Amino acid sequence: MPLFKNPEVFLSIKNTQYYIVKREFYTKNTIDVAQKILGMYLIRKLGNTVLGGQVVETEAYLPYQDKASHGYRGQTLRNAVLFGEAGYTYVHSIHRYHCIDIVTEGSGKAGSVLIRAIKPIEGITIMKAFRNKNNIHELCSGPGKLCQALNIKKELNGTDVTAKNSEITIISNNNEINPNSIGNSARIGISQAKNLPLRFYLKNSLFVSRRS
DNA sequence: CCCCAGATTGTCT
DNA sequence: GACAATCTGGGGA
Repeated sequence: MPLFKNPEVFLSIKNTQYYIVKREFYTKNTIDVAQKILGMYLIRKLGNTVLGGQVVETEAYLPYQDKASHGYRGQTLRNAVLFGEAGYTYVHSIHRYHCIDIVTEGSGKAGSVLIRAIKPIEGITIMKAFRNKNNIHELCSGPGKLCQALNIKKELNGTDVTAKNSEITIISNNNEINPNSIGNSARIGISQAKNLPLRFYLKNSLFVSRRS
């Protein structure tokens, strides 16, 4: 049975076990957000259909001192949303793909959490079509892959994930992940600050971008 | 304008 | 594990 049969169920805050995560959650320490968002659900509304899955892998990009952060050299046209309020998407392109972050901390600090992988749950058939792949483990096991599976492009940069009518939201059922089941490593694919242990993932998940 | 690096992925060895 | 494909934003001239 689908977890999210009717979009309005989880988009209505008051009467469901799943609720849209509030802005307050994101307006905090980026490393905490990167860990606590694990186990929550990234939801993409596409007309009447719903795509989404459980967040199983993230990376923290820190304010001020993080040379790997896109905000490190200051605000530009591309990264402007990073310098705004928390709880908005930062969608950017890299090579042929896109990546999606959620802005954290306070305005002007440019903290964010990169969503690196989700476990596909809803709209799997459609995600397979967007990805042109049939193997469920190849759908969302990487930042570029999941954006392709969810049809997330730069037009969705700056989306408020805390607003119920947004095309991208994050919902939770309040089940906290046991800290013991969270793995930690250096971030992947960067050339600066490559030793900082700012990648977080669910140890037992088969849907992360890399299994070690 | 031109140049180039980059938070990637798919394919091949 | 290595590497090509591919493209956009930003910095320098």
